[in-house]
Amino acid sequence: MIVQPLVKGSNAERSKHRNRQAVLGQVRLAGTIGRAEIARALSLTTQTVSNIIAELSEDGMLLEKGRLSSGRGLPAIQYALNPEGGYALGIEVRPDAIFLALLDMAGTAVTTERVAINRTKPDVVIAHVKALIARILTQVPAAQGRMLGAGVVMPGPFGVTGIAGMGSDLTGWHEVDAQALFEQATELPVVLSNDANAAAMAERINGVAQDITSFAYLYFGAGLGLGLVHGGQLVRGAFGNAGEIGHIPMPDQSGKLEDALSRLSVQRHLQRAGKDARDVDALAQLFQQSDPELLSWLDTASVALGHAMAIVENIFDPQTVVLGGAMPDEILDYLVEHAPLPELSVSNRPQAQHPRLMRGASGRMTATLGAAALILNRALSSPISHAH
Amino acid sequence: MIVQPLVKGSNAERSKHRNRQAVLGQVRLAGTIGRAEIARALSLTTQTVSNIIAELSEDGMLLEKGRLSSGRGLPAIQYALNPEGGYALGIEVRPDAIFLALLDMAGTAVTTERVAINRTKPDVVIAHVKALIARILTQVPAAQGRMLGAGVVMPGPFGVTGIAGMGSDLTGWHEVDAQALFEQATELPVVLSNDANAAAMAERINGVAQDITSFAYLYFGAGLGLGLVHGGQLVRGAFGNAGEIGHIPMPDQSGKLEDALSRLSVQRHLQRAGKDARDVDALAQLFQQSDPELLSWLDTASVALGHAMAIVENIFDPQTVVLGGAMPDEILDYLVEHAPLPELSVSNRPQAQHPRLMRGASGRMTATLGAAALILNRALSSPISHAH
DNA sequence: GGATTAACTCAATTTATTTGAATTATCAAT
DNA sequence: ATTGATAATTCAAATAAATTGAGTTAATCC
Repeated sequence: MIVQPLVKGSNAERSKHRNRQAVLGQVRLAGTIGRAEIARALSLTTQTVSNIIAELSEDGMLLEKGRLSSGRGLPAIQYALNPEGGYALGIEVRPDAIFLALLDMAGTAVTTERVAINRTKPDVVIAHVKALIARILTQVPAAQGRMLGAGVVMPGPFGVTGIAGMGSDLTGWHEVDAQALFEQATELPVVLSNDANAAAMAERINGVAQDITSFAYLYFGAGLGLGLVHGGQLVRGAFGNAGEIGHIPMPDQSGKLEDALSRLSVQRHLQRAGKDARDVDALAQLFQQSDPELLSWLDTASVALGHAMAIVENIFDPQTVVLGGAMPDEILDYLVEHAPLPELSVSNRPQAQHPRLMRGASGRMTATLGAAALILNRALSSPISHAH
Repeated sequence: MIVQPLVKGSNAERSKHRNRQAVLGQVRLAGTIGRAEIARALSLTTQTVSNIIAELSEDGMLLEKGRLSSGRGLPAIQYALNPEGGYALGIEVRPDAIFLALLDMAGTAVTTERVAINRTKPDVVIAHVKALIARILTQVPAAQGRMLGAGVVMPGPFGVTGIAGMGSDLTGWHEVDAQALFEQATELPVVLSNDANAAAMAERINGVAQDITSFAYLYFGAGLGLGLVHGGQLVRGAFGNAGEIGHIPMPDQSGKLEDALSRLSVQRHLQRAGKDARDVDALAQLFQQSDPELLSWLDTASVALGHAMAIVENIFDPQTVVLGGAMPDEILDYLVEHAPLPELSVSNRPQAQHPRLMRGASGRMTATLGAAALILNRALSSPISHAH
């Protein structure tokens, strides 16, 4: 058997692919930028960048944005990503529904679709997905032939683990190769991920973490998830199940973190008082009414969030922690403001560039959009490798 | 200002460097291996590998090990790393002493040095280091001109953080650029790191984690450290302070993790009973005598270790967790055996390839050897980048 | 003993980058 | 207004390092 290497070798073709990616990524990072500046940033010659830019423009990935004079010398022709140069599909499969979103190259949601389901068997899901994709492509014909790939979000954990059968798994999907299934159905390259990782990527592509390369994302799903981004790439763990922070015990013996800090937790808490808060809007309303039950939940949730911060900051030393997911903005804001940030933390630095905790994207579609963001990220950057 | 990219561009020269590294890494991974097999593993042609191997042999990095016939066809000439092809220096600076170790390419410690110090001011330390290096080079003249670099381990955290001034910082080093200082003194490329990260790398280069690409290392230093390896590379965090797991609160309100699980903790515990256990040997002796105080400490330490496992496993989903550091083997073994592994964990998988918790290297020099391992790792692999 | 298989080498080719000279457009100084 | 300095860009030639294809060598299989 071949001993699997950690890295593959390189040749001219692979170098070129990498350089194209790097140029695209640099254009995105800068917004608009000229060739010479790209060349300097990437340690390439202007000639090389010129060739690549010519190709990318030819392919419709870039737009000319006129010349920009900055000091002496010939003003540089500015380039920007063409939003319509490529599209990424996001697919989120939940126990009761399927969500789809189509992002353009700029990270803008061009269209979204959803369908309720009552059975999650693979063939049923795949049939729905196929139909929804067809609908999207008739709505956005420009995307035809310009699809970069599909990101798929499903309830984790993946594979057989100690937390299997905890209710988060999708029935019928245990024995199948989900990635292969979706690749066949979509005829696109597929990236599979959990909701927290996807949401984290969304923040990097189009949210508050666009200029942040190392951060953690605390995600309100059914439970509590954690997405880790390091050097601009997701840290997925050996088996793709990194970030199951919800199962960590609380410091006051009251159970695990997600017993106090999750959608399920707030729902249970409100239910005990006879109140129902199934969806985001209902929660937002209760918050607006300063509902005492909700406020009492927020108290314990804040404490739990503080504990989560202590863990995440000290283990990961991120530039910031982003809080988001299936919660109303107001509640996320409240938590961001009221969570007791641990003093004893490597992140408690006097002159920090970013706040230690900030609110990210929220709402029902967060993970779906994030799924598509996984694809955009892949198209615009490759994992670190700065052999100096 | 230039917008800093995450990746640099590639060209023929950088590709070649990368391929040389990849070939060396593959030889190390396999032990002995032929060119064709390397080519298959790295997705290169045999011709390319042939050229690289010729150069590496010329440079004295590889040794021919005869032909190995495996089935039909011309038997492949086997190659292995030449242990004397390159040397890595490990430097550990502690408040009371400086340790140096010289590793050859195979990861074997060729020689070690130590000196006690009573002042930690940079110029004092640097002078000692220079003298020790000179001594090492006269002992191992073969290393002259074949030094790959120096890994330096110092007490963290680096920069100004919320846990500064907790006693772990080295006095006099707050305002200096340690890396530049060591690079100047050693005239070698320098990698700076904390003890836990270095120890983790040592396990990958020459320990129990040689075939493991994603793992966590729990390190007994003064406190409790955590080294994270993902995809064969260290996860250092945004500011290089990832892995300060010791500061995380315990689930039973009894303080932080390292209050129960660290060298300081066991020393304090024994001191209260009037016993002194300054060094590893003393602890080993107490353990052999089944000292009741030590056993009672082990009880609480085991619980703390179980908690640490819950955190690390659920956040990182590693292939395994390695326990090591400045403790006697026997005590590490005891802890590995007695720590209550959390059932509720993504790592609690029925058919795991590796045990969830295993003992790594121990003893006084662990971090010093690890410091050198950082350099070897850098010489033998570059960060992941599998553009498919 | 001949066919088959696989590793390896040599020489020619290909890919993509770099290099160097020439061109163009702007700013700054006279 | 003219001139010189500066910087972006392009064209053509050179270069680095990979791949390709044909040929050689040495093992196993039948």
